[in-house]
Amino acid sequence: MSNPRPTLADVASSARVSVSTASLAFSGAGPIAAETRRRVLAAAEELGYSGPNPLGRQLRSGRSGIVGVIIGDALRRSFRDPVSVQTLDGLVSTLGPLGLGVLLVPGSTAPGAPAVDPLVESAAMDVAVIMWGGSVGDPVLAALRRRGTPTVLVEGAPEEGVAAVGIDDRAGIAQLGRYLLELGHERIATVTLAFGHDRREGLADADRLADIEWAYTRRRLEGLGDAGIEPVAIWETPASLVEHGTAAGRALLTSAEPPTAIIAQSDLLAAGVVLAARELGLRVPQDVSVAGFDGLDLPWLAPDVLTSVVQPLAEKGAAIGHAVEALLAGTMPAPQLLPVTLRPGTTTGPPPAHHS
Amino acid sequence: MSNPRPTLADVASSARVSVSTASLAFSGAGPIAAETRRRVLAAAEELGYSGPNPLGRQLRSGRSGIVGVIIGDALRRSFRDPVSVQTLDGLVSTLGPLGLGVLLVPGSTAPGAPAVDPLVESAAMDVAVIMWGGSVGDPVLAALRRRGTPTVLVEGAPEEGVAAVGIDDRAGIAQLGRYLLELGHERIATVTLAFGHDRREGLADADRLADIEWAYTRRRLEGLGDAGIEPVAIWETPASLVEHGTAAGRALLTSAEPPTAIIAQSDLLAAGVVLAARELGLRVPQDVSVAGFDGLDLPWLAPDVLTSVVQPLAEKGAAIGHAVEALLAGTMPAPQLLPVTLRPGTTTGPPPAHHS
DNA sequence: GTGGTGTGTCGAATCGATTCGATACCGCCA
DNA sequence: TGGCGGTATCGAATCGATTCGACACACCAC
Repeated sequence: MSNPRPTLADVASSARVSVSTASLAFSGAGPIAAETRRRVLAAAEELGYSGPNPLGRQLRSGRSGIVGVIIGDALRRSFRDPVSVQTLDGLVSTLGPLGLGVLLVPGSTAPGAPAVDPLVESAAMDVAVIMWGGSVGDPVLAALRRRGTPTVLVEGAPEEGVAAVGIDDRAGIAQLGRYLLELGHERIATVTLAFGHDRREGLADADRLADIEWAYTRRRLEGLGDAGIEPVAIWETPASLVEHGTAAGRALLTSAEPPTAIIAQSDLLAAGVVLAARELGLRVPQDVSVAGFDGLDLPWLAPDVLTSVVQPLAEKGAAIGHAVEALLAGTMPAPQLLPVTLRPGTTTGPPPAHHS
Repeated sequence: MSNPRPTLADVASSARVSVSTASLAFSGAGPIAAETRRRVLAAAEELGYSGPNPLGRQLRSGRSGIVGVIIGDALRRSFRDPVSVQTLDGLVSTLGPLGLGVLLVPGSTAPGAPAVDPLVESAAMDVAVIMWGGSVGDPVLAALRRRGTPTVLVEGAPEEGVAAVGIDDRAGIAQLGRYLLELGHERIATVTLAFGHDRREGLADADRLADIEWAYTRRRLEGLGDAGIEPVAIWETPASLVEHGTAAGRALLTSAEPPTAIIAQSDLLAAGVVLAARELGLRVPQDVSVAGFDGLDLPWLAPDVLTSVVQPLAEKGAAIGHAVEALLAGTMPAPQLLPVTLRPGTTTGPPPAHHS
């Protein structure tokens, strides 16, 4: 009864046509008489045949229709971050209509381990997207190169033979920095994203600053320099999460000479800093200014609205999608650097008077 | 130079062995002389051959190693919800070690449209997981049935021939309801998840209550009934998001006879209600009690800790993973109903005295 | 010396489709 | 009536691997 699923050959013989004709009936690629087509479809219906087996089709065409998205080491970490999620959403929305599916691929197996997830080595994918720009000598990128899988690198450092999409975060941070300088701030601290795989938490010293693995973390610190800001303190966090921002805020705001402004490298971190300030009885922005990055909508921070640098997340996802499309067409798309815009909110203002 | 990628046949002829022997060298399934194996691998290295093409392998084995996860209509909606994300994380963690990849599949193409995303019809997947239990007569489920794809239904209504995994939310809500009754509450309102695809927002009347599409939404309302609670108001929200909770809170708490306790069917909604209460100058829990569902960790709600029903998200993901594994092995796993536990927090207390 | 056991290698079939080139048939026009 | 063009169909090759059965050879024991 429920024998092995029927194949195109079964349908063909049942409809008394050849396999090639039956194939035509489904794909529509080629001339076929309406009557023949009807007969084939009827036979298919009869046998419970539900369309050509994708595996056979894929082998023939050499295409799987799958885009592998390599997310950070831990899925949880990536997905608790609205930035990844919204970008991914934009990507899926662009890829869907092209008939492409998104395969989630963990990066490395264990956190910090140099090993690469087996899926990177062996999953069928036409194109790969590395969501958080690999560090230099990224083993994942190396593996993809070896396999010859065309790759899109998001927010990474430019790399030969790899498509690049990212936002102009360096310029955005610089713009934000200048905004704070104009307000009169002189003691500015920053809360940064992880420097590398080890994901340490705490103040970063010179040693630590010397080797930052993640390209985007470095770029953003350089953005501060572009604005002429020498941070009075740099606090490194293991991930972009509210609780880490709170920890950073507590530490920075209770230090001997607290900053008058804090630039957090993500909105979640900034929100954490605001919460820490509230908890310490400090008024924002009268006692301390706080700014973030990403331009997320954080309704629970009400009545405050974060001063932030807005990045176009959906557009970024779409841009990645177009890069994928180009790679599939066999061309190397030009690197994309999407613009960001400063969004002043209620969390920044002039520094307290007794500090000037 | 960079001709079409080399195939196993190329490697074999270069190493002067047969294709079958070359295959053995890679798969290790069968006896092979160490020396031969070395020669084959050397030839592969030489030619830049990076392991067997997954497409060929898949066709032969009939397996793609891919688990399709059908997420709600919009990826964004699903993923802004930490519950989905953490469950997905648990699932990926379980599937990864089995060598299985997760393919994200949008449900229906357009919101509210009856059409099914083409990927559901044609993507190569060994098993499908429907993340938010389909409604009755779900076209996605029908399509999967037709294709003969084994399916796991999460939080759905029991269905013939489909594996089921879910939490015991009905019992959890009942337990929470009794807890509030014991505290002395008599006027209890509830904020519920969407009733169906149309995603209306506002008070639900009898008509509306008559046909609830989503099985889990219905179960939770029944849980209230089990506790003997007849809600004084039922507010329906389009999605489980903080802002919808806030809107619900504002409406319920400014009504003529406001409830003394509000049970929200998710923590995000509950958090929104708490924020609305704060905004209206009401103290929680002195003026109004608020409880949620899910047991999320919401650091930004500090100093409040939500009273909530904790569901084991990672375990749920793992349970789905095991169901998938069972289906792949050809057996139908028994339905799983994971237990939940009440976690009293700081947002519930006795009702205000002048109401008793 | 013969039979049996194992090991290593190979050829050919197979998985399920797509697609190219060949063929058959029809009608139309010169 | 012969030739030409177009349509519909078919047969066979192809995609890149896995796997089964056959075969060759060496070694050991009787």
